Amino acid sequence: MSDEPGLRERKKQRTRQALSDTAVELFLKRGFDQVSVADVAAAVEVSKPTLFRYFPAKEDLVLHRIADHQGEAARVVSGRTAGQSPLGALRAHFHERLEAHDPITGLNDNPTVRAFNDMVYTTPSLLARLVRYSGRDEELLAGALVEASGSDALTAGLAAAQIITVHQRLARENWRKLADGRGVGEALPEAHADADRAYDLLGAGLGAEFDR
Amino acid sequence: MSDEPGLRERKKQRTRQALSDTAVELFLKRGFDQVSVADVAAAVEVSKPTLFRYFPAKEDLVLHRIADHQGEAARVVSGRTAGQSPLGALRAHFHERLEAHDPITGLNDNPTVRAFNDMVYTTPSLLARLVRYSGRDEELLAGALVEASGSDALTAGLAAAQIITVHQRLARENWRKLADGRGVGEALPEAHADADRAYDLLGAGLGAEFDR
DNA sequence: AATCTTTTGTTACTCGGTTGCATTTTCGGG
DNA sequence: CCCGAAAATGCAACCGAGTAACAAAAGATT
Repeated sequence: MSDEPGLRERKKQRTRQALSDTAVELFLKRGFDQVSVADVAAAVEVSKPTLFRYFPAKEDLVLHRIADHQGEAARVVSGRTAGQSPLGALRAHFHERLEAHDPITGLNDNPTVRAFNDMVYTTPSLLARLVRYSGRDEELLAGALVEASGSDALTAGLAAAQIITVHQRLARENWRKLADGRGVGEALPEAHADADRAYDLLGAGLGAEFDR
Repeated sequence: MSDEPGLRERKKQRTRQALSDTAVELFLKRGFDQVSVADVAAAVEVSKPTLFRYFPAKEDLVLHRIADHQGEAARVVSGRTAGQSPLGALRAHFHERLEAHDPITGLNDNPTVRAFNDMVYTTPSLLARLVRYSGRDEELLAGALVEASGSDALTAGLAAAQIITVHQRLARENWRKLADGRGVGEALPEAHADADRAYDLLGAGLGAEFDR
């Protein structure tokens, strides 16, 4: 039973891709707020309602790529190797993503990726929408943490919130390094150090610094 | 030099107040999304552009009250009594707010306050806007923490992010307790315990639970 | 009272997003 | 191969948030 996608499904995928690609291209060229959804629809030769049947909001034309990463933290925890702690697995994974120059770490100097990150981090409506995605991410991670360590829901929830928050700060920090004109060669070691600092803090708490 | 506000200024304050009050009243009665800004403007007998001269967005008709609390965490740290740690001051302050049934803690069973919180926590656009306010709060707290403990910007930024995040979770948790039908009498002790748990975790880190 | 400045109302517009309905396109079975 | 159901699209009109331009009104100043 080969389940070929079928013509209809293939066309849909192509339209979806065309919409997202064209949109991002236009947004990067002229700015997110300077391009209307009608412009995007016209460029793809599709009607406005059709565009919204594919993407529920203008922001999603940009963010669905990031949204695809959803649940990554939870998966890392669930899929960690035996004997590894949840926090250890997350730390290791973050270093890996950094080393791979994964765009979501903010550390990638491909011009297009950089422009993309600039756009996301400087456009309020995109940032706002991004937060909603993180909310889901947080829930999933909380679930994985309960599973992994048997802690109560509140503790796991608090931990998940802190971890996701820290990831966001780190990514933003990395983006800022590049935005300030530093090169990846210079920024990467700093980013690793920052990540270690952040995870040390997560693990050992704020007490040593802020409770004496 | 008595600097009386002057008629103009007084009128402006009154209009602003009327807009906010009327808006909240209508929103609570019929739902945030079921009331248009035109409705609010009409009810106050003011034109739509005038409304937007007072509040930059519909959401701010609701949130400006919360926004007025902005920088509270930073102030608590800056204004802590001698010999008190930043974290200790914040913890104590949170318990105080809880005891005072401050609406921002989520724990208040006045029907209007409850309806207000229900609205804020269940309306995505309000939630999104709230996040932006917290962002500012976070920056301010980070600044205060640098001042207070001489830590570097990254550490202070991470700490501030974690603290603000935890406050949000606690408030949301408290709101949920009430939303689930529990009374304040029952929920308050739990809320204190939750807060202690959260601050213990903040101080001592996630290591003990998630790094073994 | 005359004037200057700030605030307001009116009208009209842009843009994101939705709705209803007719039309086209794909799929599936005979 | 054809025909009908189901899905996807287009069209046109609409709603609500927010803004721009400009004229009218009201408070402040001398």
